[in-house]
Amino acid sequence: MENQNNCIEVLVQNNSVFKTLTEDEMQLLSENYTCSSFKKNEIIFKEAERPSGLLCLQQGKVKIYKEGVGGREQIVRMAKPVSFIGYRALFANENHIASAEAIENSVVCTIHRGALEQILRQNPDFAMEIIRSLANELGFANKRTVTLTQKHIRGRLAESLLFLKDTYGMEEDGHTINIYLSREDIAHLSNMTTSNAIRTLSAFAKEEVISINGRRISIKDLKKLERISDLG
Amino acid sequence: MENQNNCIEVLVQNNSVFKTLTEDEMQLLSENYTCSSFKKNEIIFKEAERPSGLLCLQQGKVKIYKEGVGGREQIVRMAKPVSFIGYRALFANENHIASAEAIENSVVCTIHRGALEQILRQNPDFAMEIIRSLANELGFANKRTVTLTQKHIRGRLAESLLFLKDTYGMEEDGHTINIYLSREDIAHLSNMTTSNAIRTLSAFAKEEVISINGRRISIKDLKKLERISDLG
DNA sequence: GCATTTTTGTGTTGTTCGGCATAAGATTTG
DNA sequence: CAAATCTTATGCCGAACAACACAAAAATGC
Repeated sequence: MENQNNCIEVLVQNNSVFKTLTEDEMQLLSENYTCSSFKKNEIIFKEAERPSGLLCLQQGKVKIYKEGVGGREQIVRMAKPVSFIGYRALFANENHIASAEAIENSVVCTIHRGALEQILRQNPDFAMEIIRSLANELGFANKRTVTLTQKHIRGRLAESLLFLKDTYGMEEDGHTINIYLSREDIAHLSNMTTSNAIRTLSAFAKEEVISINGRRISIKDLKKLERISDLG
Repeated sequence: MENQNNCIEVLVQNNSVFKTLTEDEMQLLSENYTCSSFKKNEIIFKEAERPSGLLCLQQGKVKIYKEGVGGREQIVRMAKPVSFIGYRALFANENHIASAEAIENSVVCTIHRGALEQILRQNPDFAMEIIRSLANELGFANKRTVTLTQKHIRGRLAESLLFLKDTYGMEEDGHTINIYLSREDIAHLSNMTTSNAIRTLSAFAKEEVISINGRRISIKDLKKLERISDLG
């Protein structure tokens, strides 16, 4: 993790949340933020830590995960730029209940508490955006709870692959999912053991639903993958 | 479901969220709400419906659940008075992704969309309360995802009993959980089959961790119940 | 107050999936 | 570039739990 200077432009340009800000608020923001970069596999924050401010992922990819029974990891969210991370704890006035780790080299911008609160209080549009964002994430979490508990392994894995596709999109070739995860991370995302993630990915490849090239996963038969996911 | 007149006083007195409102806002609120009562087992709203306004549970107990694979039910939240229900969908500008059913005869107050938005925009304290509430619920949902997927049956059931105790409290005797659920609902809360809920409750009773009298469940050994929950 | 339906309770069987072992391949490090 | 470590891969076994069947008890409806 090392500091950088300027990323506020990126922040304002790319993320609709900040579109609602006035000139003055932008000025306030630009005087109250810090940018840091994290290498692949570096921890951005850990469970039980106090949130330092509003974190905004500018570049890179980040996994948000919780440690459960016996330290077993469950990924609860995957973040892409430009989006907030760790903001739940901040707004709930709690310590973090999950950890964040960079999947790729990433740039994170921290908006300091005081400035954030001031903007939040004087700009209702911005507050509404935060509300909408939390409400969306809560919907996602509830859907996830049901599918992770009820679907079988094949269904869970298929859903995870579709989720990764929707979150990070495809590469230029139009069918390779634009994120490279270890089998272990895929397992932690899908609530299964690494062995079973490997096994089931191989099965999907044999059935020509996907093709595998190391950590590159390409979707060969989207309809079939969706059917496996829906079936459970 | 039948209409009633006056419950705005209850709403304002008991719920800290509305403490932030000014006289004018109170006035606006009192001109823009409807109260309805629901009998036990009546549906308050269903998955895929459009939210009618901000619902506030005034009296009674309500379960919020999703239907998953093959119609299998998973309870995602239990609501007690005074608290909001169905507000996630409203704020996300989506249709409901869960259904709500009265566990007991209940009174629900609907605050109409327009008035809500107006108050939300002019009162930052109120907006902050909504943000905090959503952030809290999201934290709960994430914790739940991990425990429901990782804990074993005994751990899940123990956790559910502790959760019900924390949510609804005890009766005057100091050890009976103040909600009476069917074994089926307990199962749907704990992600297990009804058979296994019955079996495991019996086991807990035999071990003197709880005692059972029909749907009345009393906690006889809290420490032990917590240990079972923590162990997984 | 009797019949019907729902809820609770218990045993049996079968499937899914985790745990573990082992090994080959890939990547990192000194 | 060799050693060590991490990741991927595959097979086997056993435990956890769902599915099913059936019976008794309780609640509900006419």
